[in-house]
Amino acid sequence: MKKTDAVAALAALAQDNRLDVFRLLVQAGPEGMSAGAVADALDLAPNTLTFHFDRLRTAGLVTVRRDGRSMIYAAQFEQMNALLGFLTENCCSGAPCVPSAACKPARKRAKILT
Amino acid sequence: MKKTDAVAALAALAQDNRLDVFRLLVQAGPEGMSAGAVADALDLAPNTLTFHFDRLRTAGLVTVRRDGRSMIYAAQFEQMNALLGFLTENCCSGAPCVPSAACKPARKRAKILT
DNA sequence: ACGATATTTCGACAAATGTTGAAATATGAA
DNA sequence: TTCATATTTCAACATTTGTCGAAATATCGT
Repeated sequence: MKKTDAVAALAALAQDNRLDVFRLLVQAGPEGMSAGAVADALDLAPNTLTFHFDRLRTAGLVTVRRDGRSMIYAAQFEQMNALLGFLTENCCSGAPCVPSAACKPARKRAKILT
Repeated sequence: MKKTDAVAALAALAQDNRLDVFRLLVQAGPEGMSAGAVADALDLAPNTLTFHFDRLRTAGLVTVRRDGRSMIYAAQFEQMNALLGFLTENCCSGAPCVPSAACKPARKRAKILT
C-alpha cells in the first residue's frame, strides 16, 4: 500500500461517525448491510450517511451494490489489512515485528446464530 | 484504547506531513530527534512543524523533552500499539485475528552500524 | 400511472485544518 | 549583556469537513 492510500484510509477512519459505520460494516461481514439499516443502527441522517459512505468508498474501505431499492455497503477487508500492514511496517522501522497482521471477517456466526 | 483515542490517533496520522514526521520519529527510535532535525529531513517550516507536533502529542503518539535549545520529539510506541490493537480488534468483529500486533522500536542497529 | 420507500444530490453553513510570515520566547556562547 | 540558534506563538488566510433541509432519483407494489 502506498503512503497516499494509507493517508486516505486513515482519514476515512478518523471520524467518529465514520469509524462507527465501518465497525458496523465489519461486524456485518462480507454480505454487508443496507444504508438504511446503518442509518437506523447509528441514528444518522440518510444524506449525512451518504457523505460518509462516499469517503469510505473513495478510501477503498467499502464497496456498494444495489439490492432492490436498497444500497448494500460492505467492508473491504483486504484494504483494511493493507492499512494494518502499512502501519505495522512503518511502526517497526521497516523491520516488521508482526509477520502477518491479517484481518478476516469473523467466522460467520451470523449465519448460524441468527 | 477508547474509541475517542483511536479517532484522535487516526486523525493525527491522517495527514501527509504528519505521517512523515511520525514515520521519521519511529525510525529514530525511543531516543527521538530534535525538531530542527525533523525540519531539515522533511523540509518543513519550523512553525508548521510545531503545529504538527502538537497534533501528534495531543494524540499521545509523541512525547517531547528539552535538550538545551532543542526540543527532542520521540514516538510513543505504546500508543501506536494501542491503536493497532484497537483496529485489529474492530477489524475482526471483536474476535481478534491477530493475537498480538505488537510494535517495538527496531532493534537498535543504529548504535552499532553508525 | 400512482404512491410509498430508499437513497442520493444539491446548496448552504459553521467549524476545523494546514500553511505562511512576523514577532516572541528560551537557551547557550562570547 | 549581547548575539546567534532553536522553537513556539500569534494572526491571518484559503481550503476542507461534517451536518442539515429540501428536492431529486430510483425501485417496488398496487
